[in-house]
Amino acid sequence: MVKKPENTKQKILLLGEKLLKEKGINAFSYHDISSSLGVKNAAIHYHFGSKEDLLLAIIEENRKRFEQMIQQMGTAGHMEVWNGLQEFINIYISSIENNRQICLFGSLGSDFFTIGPKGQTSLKLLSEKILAWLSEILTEGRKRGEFEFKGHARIKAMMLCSALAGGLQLARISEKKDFYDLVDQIKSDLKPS
Amino acid sequence: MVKKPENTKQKILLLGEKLLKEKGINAFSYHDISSSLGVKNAAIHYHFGSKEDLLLAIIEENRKRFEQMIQQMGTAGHMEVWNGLQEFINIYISSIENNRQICLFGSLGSDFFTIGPKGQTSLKLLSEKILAWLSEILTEGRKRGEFEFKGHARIKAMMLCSALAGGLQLARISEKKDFYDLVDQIKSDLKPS
DNA sequence: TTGTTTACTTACTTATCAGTAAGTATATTT
DNA sequence: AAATATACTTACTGATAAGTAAGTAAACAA
Repeated sequence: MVKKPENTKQKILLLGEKLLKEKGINAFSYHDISSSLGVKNAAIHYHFGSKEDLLLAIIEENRKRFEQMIQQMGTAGHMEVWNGLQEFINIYISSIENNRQICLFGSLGSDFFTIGPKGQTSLKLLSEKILAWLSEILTEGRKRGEFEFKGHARIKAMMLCSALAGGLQLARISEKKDFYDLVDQIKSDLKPS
Repeated sequence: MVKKPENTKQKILLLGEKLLKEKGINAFSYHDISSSLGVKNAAIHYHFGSKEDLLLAIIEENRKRFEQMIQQMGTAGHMEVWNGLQEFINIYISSIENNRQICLFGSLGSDFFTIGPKGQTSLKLLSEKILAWLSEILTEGRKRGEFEFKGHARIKAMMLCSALAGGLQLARISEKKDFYDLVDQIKSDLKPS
């Protein structure tokens, strides 16, 4: 047999993430992955012992990607806050452009009570990281007069995440264009009057 | 055997709705319903031929409930717009208080590509009705100077729905209280400055 | 009173699910 | 060259999924 120089583990992980964001953790099967990659079910079990392990790896992958993104942007103190916000929004834009995927929180928030405690905990840790980072740039932006909003930055950050997560879902039901209008509205609401 | 004066069909429908909003359409089974109601799986199939039929009935039930609500409130022209908005928000408050349920759009938006075209269409029709109604009271409220917001009312309506839907999901990951803060933020953002 | 409809149950089917144990070819280490 | 580790496959298991056909008891209509 021919040697496989391909990284099957990474392919499984990325396809799992794609299926998670398209159909949800309970609606895709090992067969969906294995048939698409041309491997057998047992190959997935070899790399990820259980479906929960695969889920944990997907969450971890998203965490890494986020940490990498904010590291490249530097601290809020010396960042163009509008650029920082746009980079964050671009994650959601990529999602909708990539087969109308929804975000990790939207998918796993919906299925939250069907995943194990490990997944719930690591999801919560990631959400705290994201909300903390968003709060920082919102605070910095308001201080500089580039953002305008009422109330606590953390709650406004939650509002952004909620609107973007829900927006991806609603845009599936209505139409793609609605999501772009929503993004414009979100940004418009943040602009100083 | 004793006669059953109970309305099994309605019980199945309501429990199906509850499970849909707690675990999602793909994560609950006929067994979850039948065992909980003390009937057999076939009883569900008797009332609802397939899972898709049950889903359609759940969506229809939500549509009826919404139509009844807006009918009781009367037209936007002679309504207290803040009361109207609060009534709408109360649907979401009830959801989170009722076992941390998410809303219909959040649940079925996530699972949109796993349901049939009939479900997708009837969900779309319902979303259009809700957005149209919300747009109306937003427009009326802004005209009266009771609401203040930028841009088109329909987009602001989408923003409200998205934030509320996403908020219920995010509050599962973080904590219940966050949803109440989010609701206050939403209302605060609508108040004239 | 007989026939029909309603609301189920019993018993089953077929499909699919995640998961596992044992085997195998290849690559790497000693 | 031999031993071991890696990356799988083959072949299977037990559980559970939605769905169905045939039977039954009670209520209702003719």
